[in-house]
Amino acid sequence: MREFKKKARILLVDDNSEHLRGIKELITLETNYDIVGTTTSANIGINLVKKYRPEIVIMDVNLPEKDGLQAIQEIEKLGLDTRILVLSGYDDSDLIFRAMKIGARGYVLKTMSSAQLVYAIDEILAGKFYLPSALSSRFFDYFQQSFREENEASSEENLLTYLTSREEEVLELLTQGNNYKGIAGKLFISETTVKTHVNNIFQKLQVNDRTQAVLYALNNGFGKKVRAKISA
Amino acid sequence: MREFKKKARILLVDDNSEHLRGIKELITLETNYDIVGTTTSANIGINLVKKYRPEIVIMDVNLPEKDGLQAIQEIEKLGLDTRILVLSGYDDSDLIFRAMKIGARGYVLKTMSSAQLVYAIDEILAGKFYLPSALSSRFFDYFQQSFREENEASSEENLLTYLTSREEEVLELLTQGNNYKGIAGKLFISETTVKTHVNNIFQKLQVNDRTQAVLYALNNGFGKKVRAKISA
DNA sequence: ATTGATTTAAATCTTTGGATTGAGAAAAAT
DNA sequence: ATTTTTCTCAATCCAAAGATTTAAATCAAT
Repeated sequence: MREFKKKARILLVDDNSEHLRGIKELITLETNYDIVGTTTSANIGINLVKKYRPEIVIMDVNLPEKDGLQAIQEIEKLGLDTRILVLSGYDDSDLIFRAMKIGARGYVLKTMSSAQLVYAIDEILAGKFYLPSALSSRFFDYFQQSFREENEASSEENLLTYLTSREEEVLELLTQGNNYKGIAGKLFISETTVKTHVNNIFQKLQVNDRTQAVLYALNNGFGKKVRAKISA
Repeated sequence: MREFKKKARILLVDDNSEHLRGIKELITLETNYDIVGTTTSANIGINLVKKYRPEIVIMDVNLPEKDGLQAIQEIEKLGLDTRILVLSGYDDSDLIFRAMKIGARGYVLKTMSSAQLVYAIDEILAGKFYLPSALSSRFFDYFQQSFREENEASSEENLLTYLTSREEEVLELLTQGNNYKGIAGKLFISETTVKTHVNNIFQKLQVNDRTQAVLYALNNGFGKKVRAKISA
């Protein structure tokens, strides 16, 4: 199977040089892929990506000098079609989630079998994403958890529903940082009218000032936008 | 294999009664699971969930009266350990994403093989999540896309980095809707000092008032919190 | 030791924001 | 047809916010 695939170039980044050698050997022996470089430094790794533009980077996430996640983000920022497979010693949900969030195409543990690593590489080369079953479950648990509060909150009574359409327009402009003059200008109404609307908004949202009104709006799904509360 | 599993109870919700019968027959013949009910109505389905508390609900998402997603959300709100497997005619990324977001444990297409449906049920009963490979890729593409803008934005020059630690504390309190007096009280400093800090914050963030400062903070990942911009 | 940044504070002044009352016109609902 | 919302506007009035200047104490760094 694998012998018939086109030669893909792979870059290895891992601070453990022993592990680095092990993986290099594994890939050289068991696959037809090219290892275009190996390094224990995230920064050197980023430069090697720029230089060789490998199809895949296998990246350890706990590196000494620079955080592996940060390195992933910088590689993603280059806008190449280099795909990143995270290799980690930790099956921490938050780590998995953050890695996938910033653009990793897969995440495997260092304790996995060599066959699984090769499978992950093949899947990613085929344009897919790869998470082992256990990590996939962790990811989705975390993913759903991060939306749980939000879903519950939005199911509560939302004071925004009491606003008239005009008041919604005014609030929309408030959430864009406009003052009375700005809103009046944009809606072609007088400043005092805007004041009236804003005061009515305060009443309905049970807040004391524009900042609180804006915060209420943003935290309660105003403008058909929903925001997830996810610790970074 | 399946014959040794404990009998799980399954509820089917699908507006197409032919399809309903087909799946019922499939599950009855090929598995050891119990079909505790079938219905073409989302509302009846929700009531059946309350009554029978099935291990799994297989739910069509395009129902006539009530939106399938809404039905999922209502079932999730019950807080039971009923798991939902979405059955859909559409492999739309947004639909998959939203279904998983609100609590679905799996998503399979109506065009799939019967073996795949049984596999999905088994995986979900085992506490896992199940997305077929193609849908998994769609999900992750959409997932990463929803964070893309945010990552790019936060990789720009972030004016928040110019703030001193004290200014960050003040800004934090501003983002909670406090006025000068409130901030002064919470930080045990005078109101005029708060004004000084706030004015410095305005300078550094290049804004004109507290609302704009708060908006800048929230949109630039202030307070180690990141907010995803995901259309609901 | 001296520079530079940070935190604290006050005084002053201008502008903006917020509360309240009253009221006319138009649109929607009953 | 007539209530009821909604949208509009004005005039106050007071409180809060924002701009500006000046300055002392603390702390970190060279």
